Amino acid sequence: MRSISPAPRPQAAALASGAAPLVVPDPCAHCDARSVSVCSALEDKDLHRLATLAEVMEVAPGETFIEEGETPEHFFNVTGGTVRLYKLLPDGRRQITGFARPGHFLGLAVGEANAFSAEALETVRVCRFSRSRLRAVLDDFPAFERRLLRSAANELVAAQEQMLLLGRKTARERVASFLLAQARPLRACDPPPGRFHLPMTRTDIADYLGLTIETVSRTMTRLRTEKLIALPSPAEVVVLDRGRLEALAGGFEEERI
Amino acid sequence: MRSISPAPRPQAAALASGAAPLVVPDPCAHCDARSVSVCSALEDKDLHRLATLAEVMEVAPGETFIEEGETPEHFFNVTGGTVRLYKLLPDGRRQITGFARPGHFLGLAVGEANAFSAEALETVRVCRFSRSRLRAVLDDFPAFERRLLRSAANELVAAQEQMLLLGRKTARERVASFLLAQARPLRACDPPPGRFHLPMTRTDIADYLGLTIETVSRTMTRLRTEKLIALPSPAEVVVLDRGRLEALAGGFEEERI
DNA sequence: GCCCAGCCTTGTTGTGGATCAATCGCTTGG
DNA sequence: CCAAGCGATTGATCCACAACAAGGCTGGGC
Repeated sequence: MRSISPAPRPQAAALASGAAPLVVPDPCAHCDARSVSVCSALEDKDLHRLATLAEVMEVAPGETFIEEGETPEHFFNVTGGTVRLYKLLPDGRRQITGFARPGHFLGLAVGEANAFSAEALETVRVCRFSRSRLRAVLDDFPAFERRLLRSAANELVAAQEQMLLLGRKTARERVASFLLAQARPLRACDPPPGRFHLPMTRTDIADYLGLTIETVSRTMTRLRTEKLIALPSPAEVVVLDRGRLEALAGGFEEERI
Repeated sequence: MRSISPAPRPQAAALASGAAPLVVPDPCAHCDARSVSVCSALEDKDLHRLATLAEVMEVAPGETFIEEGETPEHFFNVTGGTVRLYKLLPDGRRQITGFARPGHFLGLAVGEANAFSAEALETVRVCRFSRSRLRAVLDDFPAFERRLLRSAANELVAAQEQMLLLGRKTARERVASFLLAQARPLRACDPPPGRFHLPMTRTDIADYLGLTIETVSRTMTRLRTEKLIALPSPAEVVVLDRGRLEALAGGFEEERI
């Protein structure tokens, strides 16, 4: 990971970079955890003061910037790209607990060890705070703390949904749920795109859904032959029948005909 | 659910009840999400002011006091007993996302609908806040908001651990993990009890671990015949070989002999 | 004491998804 | 142009756990 702002005064670089120093979830009433917009939650002057406490970093694809079990030293806000968060078992079994997109906060946990690893899927931009200063930052910015609480609550809801998926859904239902989640727009106010790109591999999808790559591949193929989706390429998905896909993802019985 | 304090001034009853008006996780450095102590995080005067905004309630076993999909009207703090939190699929499949014990906060989610249902397993005591007043409460008690954030972060860690369990662990590993989690003391500073009581049924355990009751039952029986645990009665568990149980729960290979 | 209803355990059979194994296609580098 | 490497797909087989089935235990009501 290289810092975009290696100068003694990183804030200057951060502000000069042109990129948003911080990306926070949109407070718009219609929006859910996945919707984001830039900086709309905090007042501009607060954001600028906040940015002086942070560094804007860029993470190369495949690079791990949070390691499970290590002592957390930083707190991150994802501002660009997609991050995969995962946990490992000693024999190498992997569970991806989520994909962090812009607006996501990482490293909230208070413990002495990171609960998961974080790895850039694409080139990722993050805004990084020193944990030792986090307390002071929260004290100075109650609005920021409020935002974190809201963000954590939304993540909890997503985690519970994922537990339902992992514990009780069939492979078909899991893949359908996953595709629909990926089809969500960044801003919930926008209509869901009918066609989208998957930034992760089949292995990632399998490790996220608690399946094997073969099952993911077979399931996608079957959804394609059934005309629920189209796959112009392995990473490009077109939703052809959103209704049936949603019914499938929601666990409504099918196969009745 | 009946209110213990049906008088026009519930706070009086709450304070008079003798029970802790609020139970919050212990800030002790060695403690994790499951450890609790009474009121140690907030100053006494804050707690008493907080308590004037809340009602102490008692929930009978089997009673549902949060319904998935409904508009949340209250915010709860569990002060006694165990609560099961779950999500349902339309055909009745159930996933228990967690068991809330004293110190747990419920109803944090900001959305328009509850993400899960909550049902008392035993007689449960909760401290209830009106959601419409929650914002004012948080504004008045920044320490309380901080505590909520910490609590949510701990819950997120637990949720990620559960995703690993549901997505990648075998039935044996799941049951071992579950038993060890149940064996944790309420205060992490205390030593883990060698013997403990399971307040939930096999069906609950199965729905929590993403298994069937038969698999849970068979797995427990096998752990018993292998002398890892003893089962004086179905709901009483004695840990006989914590080391092997921990190795199993952690996913370390076995069956090498 | 007896009956009944839950809950738990144990036995048998079935199956969804894992595992093992090719093969294909695309990309990269020589 | 070919070789190597990686990801995705497809086929064949296997197995851990689900599903179905049958008792057994326990506690509460009468």
